[in-house]
Amino acid sequence: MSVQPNYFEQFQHVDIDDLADAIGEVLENPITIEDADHKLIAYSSHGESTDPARWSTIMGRRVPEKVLTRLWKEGIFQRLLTEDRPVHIPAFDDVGLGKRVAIAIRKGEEVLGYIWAQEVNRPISTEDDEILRQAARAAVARLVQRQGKRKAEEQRRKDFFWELLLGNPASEAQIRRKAESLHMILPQPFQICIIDAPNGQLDRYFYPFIMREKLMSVSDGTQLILLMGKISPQPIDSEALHQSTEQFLRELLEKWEQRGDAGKLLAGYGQAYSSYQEMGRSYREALQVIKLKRLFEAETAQIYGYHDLGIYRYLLQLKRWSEADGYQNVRLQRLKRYDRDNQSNLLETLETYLDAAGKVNSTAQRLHIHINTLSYRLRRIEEIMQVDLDNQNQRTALYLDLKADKLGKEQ
Amino acid sequence: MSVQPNYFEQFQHVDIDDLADAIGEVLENPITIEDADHKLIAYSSHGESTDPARWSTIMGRRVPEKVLTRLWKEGIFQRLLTEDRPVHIPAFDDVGLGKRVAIAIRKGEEVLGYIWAQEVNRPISTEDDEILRQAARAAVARLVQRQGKRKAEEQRRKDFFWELLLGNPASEAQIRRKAESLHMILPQPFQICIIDAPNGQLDRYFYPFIMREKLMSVSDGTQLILLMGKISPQPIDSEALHQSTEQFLRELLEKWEQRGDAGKLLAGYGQAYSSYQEMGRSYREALQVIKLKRLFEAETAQIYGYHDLGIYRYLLQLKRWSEADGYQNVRLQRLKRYDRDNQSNLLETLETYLDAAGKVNSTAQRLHIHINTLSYRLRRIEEIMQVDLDNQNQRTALYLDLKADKLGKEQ
DNA sequence: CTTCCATTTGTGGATTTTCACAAATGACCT
DNA sequence: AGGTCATTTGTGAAAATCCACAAATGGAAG
Repeated sequence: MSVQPNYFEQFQHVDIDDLADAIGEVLENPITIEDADHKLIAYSSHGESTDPARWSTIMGRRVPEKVLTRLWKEGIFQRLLTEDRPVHIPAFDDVGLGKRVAIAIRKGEEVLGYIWAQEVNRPISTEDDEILRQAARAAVARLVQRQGKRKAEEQRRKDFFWELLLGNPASEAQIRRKAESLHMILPQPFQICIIDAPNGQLDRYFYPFIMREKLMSVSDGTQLILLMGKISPQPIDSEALHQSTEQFLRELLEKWEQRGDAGKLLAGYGQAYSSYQEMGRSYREALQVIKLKRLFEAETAQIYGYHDLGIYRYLLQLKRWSEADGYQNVRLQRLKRYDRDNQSNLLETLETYLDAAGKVNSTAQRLHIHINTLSYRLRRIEEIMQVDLDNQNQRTALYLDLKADKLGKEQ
Repeated sequence: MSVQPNYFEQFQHVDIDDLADAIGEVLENPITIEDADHKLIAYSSHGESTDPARWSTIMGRRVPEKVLTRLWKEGIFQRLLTEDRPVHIPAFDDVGLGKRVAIAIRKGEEVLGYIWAQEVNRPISTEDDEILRQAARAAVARLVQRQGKRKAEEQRRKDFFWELLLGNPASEAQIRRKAESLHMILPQPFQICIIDAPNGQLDRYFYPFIMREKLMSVSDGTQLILLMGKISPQPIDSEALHQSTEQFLRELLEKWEQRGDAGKLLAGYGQAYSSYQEMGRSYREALQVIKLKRLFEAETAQIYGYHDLGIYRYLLQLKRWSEADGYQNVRLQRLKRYDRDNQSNLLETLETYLDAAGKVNSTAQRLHIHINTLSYRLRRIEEIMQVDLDNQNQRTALYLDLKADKLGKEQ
């Protein structure tokens, strides 16, 4: 059975439930229409044959959480959000989800919602794809209308988020009230995460990830700022939050690597706080991480959290102090002079050794030299610098000055 | 042969050379009179029997350097400066010094010069002591006169030194001119060393040391400030200067320990500079060392030079910065909480381990625990703090935060 | 009282580090 | 060419570290 083009156009100005019924009649299967947040908008009323997933969706006026997470995990939503065509979905019996076909309702790039067609009375073939496409097109107008209000509120939410990020003259109670009035559920504890992409198109690319985590987000063009936190029944502690953020970033970066299109993706997050007055602080911390990851690319490659910055949290400041009072590490300069005079590279040896936390084996491996060569060089370094590498104080100061010195060159 | 009291009084207003002759006649031996700086003032003219040391002294109008250093080393001057009686000195043939007796010429506490009586024609016994005592008393007036001019200049030198220490609006050339006009030989390179004694009597105590090194010095009551440097023909480098200062302080502190009278002696020195405009800087650095030695008594016990401060150079500022920022090392706090909750002392274990530069053996010894206990504790620490002690960055940051945290408690 | 659990200490073997000594290399100087 | 010197690599033995497993201890909870 085929349908002439623009068949569903007649439903444009009718109730959206009627549109669902019309699609259902054509495809001879139960239909569900949801918005972008998976809230139920409409469903076809004919026929009782349905699966637990659809049943729960209708009863709860929203797609059940476990079904959603399953679909995210299977990559279904990723496809729906990026592909224009209907997506054919196998059954996932463990979450009560029967076989079905879905298509995103989009206006331009933006996804407004989804149409779900269950395959229960008859299979839905690729020949039906065009029908779903037309149905999606017909649904746009209604969803746009609906979206209008939500968008306005969303904009106000984002403005509020920026307010929290940039300044914080408001009291904790005021913040809570305003959040409530905007239907915004603030997680506790939370942390700010920044994703910095070289090209400007980060919004579209990361949309699936953000959707999946239902994160509050704003973007200033090059940086995407996320409010990380879990709005789960049982509250999680900061440690767990850190780990979940790490996990999130790992997946995101992995995906980015797979694309491998262009440039380096930088990401960082601030510490976890429970008071919303500290959102600005977490934001500034995340910014600091991004800044330091640019300055110490190799050293901070595995670092994303402000609390994991270690000495790099201090280095800029240390460098500034040292410059302000004209301090120079004389020993370091002696070594550098020696390197210059003898075309050697003891500085690199020293740095590698310190980076390796004094493990001679791994140092030698990294430098591709014999272990005895390393030990000889270290002895020379101790002689030239008049330093005792077994003295933790001297060693630490050396490590700091060395890294700070590197910074000078790179700036 | 004995002499009536005040025998030498008649020589009070006569030429000091006549006094020397008179003493020589009474003791039947060659006499030499020197000022506090060992410059020759007078000598008896009878009899040719003398030793190379006296001969050189008369010819050079000053006691030869090698004789002086030998006498300092043997502790002769130390005795002369502290004892009121004549000191009987054995022969030191290797520097051409025959057997002799010497006495300090003093006015109150201050030593103005020395009378030397060689023992060549007849031995000088303790019975002659009174003669020398009287002779010394008779010499005072002449030396005071002589000293008058020198003291005035010395005072102007000290004023100039303070000027250099505290401010430096003058140009290098101006400084040199003024130093020259005050007959002051400025060493190059130099460094400022401060000795801080709890009681006020440091001047007298350290006088021998300062005299020996011929150092420029001023005191502000509790602190003795020294200009360290060698005015040797061939210039020495900063490295050698550091070592000589270390050596100087080691000896001085050892002497102080031996006395063991009261309180702790603090000493520190700034970096070596060649430009006199930087004298203030070296002074401030030395002050900083003293300050930090008070704050980190155990940790900086072996540190005297500013260039050896290591992380302690940063720590105060770092601490202040972190506080201003409201930063807290969450991991450290977790460990402290654990210690509180379980009456354990993992923090001490961690600190000792870090101080020992990660050597398990010496850590276990210092803590008096089995090495496996240590390894177990370290594993627990890594678990509790969620830290990787093999990661140099984390480890260093931990070390810094831990020491800074300690500071907080002590202040 | 027993049981549980964190902690401490002991044992033994694999691995790594440290150190001393020797030989080879190669740059630089005479 | 020969010699000097810093550097690299090799060998081997002693010392230190790491790791897994087991047993003892001792306090807290049931």
